Amino acid sequence: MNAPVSAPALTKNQSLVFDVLTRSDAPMSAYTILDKLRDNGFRAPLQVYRALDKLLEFGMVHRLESLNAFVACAHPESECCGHGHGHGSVAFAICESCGHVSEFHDHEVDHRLSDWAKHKGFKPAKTTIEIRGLCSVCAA
Amino acid sequence: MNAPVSAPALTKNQSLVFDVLTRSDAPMSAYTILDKLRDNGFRAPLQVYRALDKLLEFGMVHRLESLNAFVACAHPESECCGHGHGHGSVAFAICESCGHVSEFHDHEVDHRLSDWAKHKGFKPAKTTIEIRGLCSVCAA
DNA sequence: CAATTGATGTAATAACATTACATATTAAAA
DNA sequence: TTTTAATATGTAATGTTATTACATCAATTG
Ligand SMILES: [Zn+2]
Ligand SMILES: [Zn+2]
Ligand SMILES: [Zn+2]
Ligand SMILES: [Zn+2]
Repeated sequence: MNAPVSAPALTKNQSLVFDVLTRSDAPMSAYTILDKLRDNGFRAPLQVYRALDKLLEFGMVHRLESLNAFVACAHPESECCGHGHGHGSVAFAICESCGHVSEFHDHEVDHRLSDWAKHKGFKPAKTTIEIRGLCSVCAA
Repeated sequence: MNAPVSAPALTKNQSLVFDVLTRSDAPMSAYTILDKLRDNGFRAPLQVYRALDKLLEFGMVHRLESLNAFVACAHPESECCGHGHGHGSVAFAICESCGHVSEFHDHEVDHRLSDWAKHKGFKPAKTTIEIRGLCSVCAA
């Protein structure tokens, strides 16, 4: 069986974490999420990390490796490659000034990397593509 | 002035850190490097981080964001794009079984990401591309 | 020599993440 | 429906990664 295509029923903690991330306009660290959820009964980092693990598994949240932070999936609903939520690989442009993150998918990039892997006999499990820089607003 | 193209003179600490990384066949965390250099008088993380900062600036070392670890530059000396050490963007294939890392440059990937950025008015500062998976040996 | 600059040493603390263990809830099986 | 297994949760402690703050030392330069 594959990853769920439509949103699975979330537990209470998963919903709380997902809602906080969805409302944020910038990536959030696990500890920032924790602070936002103190009033909802969150007390320990593990409550956040456990929820995040599931949301990552569901493809509803992404981890930004270069920031140690998390964002709600904002994958444009182009059904390219049949990716709904369980999309293949995705790239992020991260503004170092305002924190805004753009999520996008580039078919050609994906294929180039896949081809390299196939040629080398490397079996990809997960690909990270992150561009740090200045968004159009902040660069102006 | 641009990043130095030939290796600048390294300080003692920078040399020690670089040598340890060069000898390693897998990425090392800053604290692992620290432990390897205890006998050379290293006592505190900052000694490692300061050396790493310079080596990163010189383009002699790369940081693997998805591992929080560092590798000596192993950029194949293809002079594509005129990249010597101060190369543009580079990609890594990281084996999750044996730890081996392959560093490579894909011109086409670079251009696709640059084009996306240009189209969006995004000014890239640094690009991270990391493929986690199994190398040909471990996948066999 | 004074002043600046860059490198170093050390301690303390901050930020990010996991392990271990106990308890509760839910869903499937008997 | 009772038993059992699986999943979710609560809490504390600890482990790992990175930075701040401050003092010292060495080389350069005016
Ligand atoms: Zn997404
Ligand atoms: Zn911005
Ligand atoms: Zn390199
Ligand atoms: Zn391997």
